[in-house]
Amino acid sequence: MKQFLSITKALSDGTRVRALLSLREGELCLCQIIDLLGMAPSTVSKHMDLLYQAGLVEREKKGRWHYFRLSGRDASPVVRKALRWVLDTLADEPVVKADAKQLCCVLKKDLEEVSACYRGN
Amino acid sequence: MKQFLSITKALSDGTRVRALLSLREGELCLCQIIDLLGMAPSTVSKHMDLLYQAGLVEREKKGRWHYFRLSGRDASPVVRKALRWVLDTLADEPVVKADAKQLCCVLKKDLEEVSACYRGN
DNA sequence: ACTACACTTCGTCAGTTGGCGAATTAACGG
DNA sequence: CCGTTAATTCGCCAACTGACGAAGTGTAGT
Repeated sequence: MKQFLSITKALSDGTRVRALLSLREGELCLCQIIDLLGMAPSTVSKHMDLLYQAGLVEREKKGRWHYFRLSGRDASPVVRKALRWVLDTLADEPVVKADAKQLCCVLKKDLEEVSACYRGN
Repeated sequence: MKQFLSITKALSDGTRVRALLSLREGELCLCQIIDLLGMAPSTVSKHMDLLYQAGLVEREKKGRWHYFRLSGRDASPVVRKALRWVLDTLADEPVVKADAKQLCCVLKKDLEEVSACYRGN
């Protein structure tokens, strides 16, 4: 029940769901998600931590970048079913599509340029 | 997205999830759910309304009793998948099993006796 | 009509949540 | 070792949530 509730709570906020779905095409580092969402680093960091605590995403530290990706084969069945449900349900959602489009721009950027999110761009 | 979030929010509270799962075996009227959960009528009423707004349960008024049951065939695919996920995930959960057992006692009671929940039993 | 009962609505209150900026930690690049 | 950058932690605040009891609504039985 505890695990179940941590998943549903993680999924009960629009911003977190957007962040989660931004990982559909592959891993992203936090600063790219920050850039995509246009929110304060501390806020996004907390959101990603909640998704991580719920087991919905995996994290990997590469140097000073922290990468996130959707949980895969080694995730628990509960998580895998939840992810399938979410991805399946929201694939055609306008906000999600818009984010996917915006994500392309983010990915084209130099990492230096992306990091402008720390200087209030 | 709005519908999705109304579902995840409805599922992000333990009490609501217990109430939802108490309907696995069939419909119950509010006073029976109140008795099962041991909470104030106003509280349970609000919880059930949230589940209803999310589309997870159907309600039917029979005289002065308001019956609830899990949403069925005519529910949207999102809801049906969510329900399958929840039922599948929490079937073996201790709290849920305990509630199922307790529910038998509640069902054996006379409706008059059940309504004692309104007088602080 | 009157009472009893099932439920909802309203107001209140404590606890949680989501947002931010400032300060802190960690890692690379001179 | 020093500055810069990526991320986290902390403290704060407004908004929301879940709980309750009291009061209101509607239906059934007498």
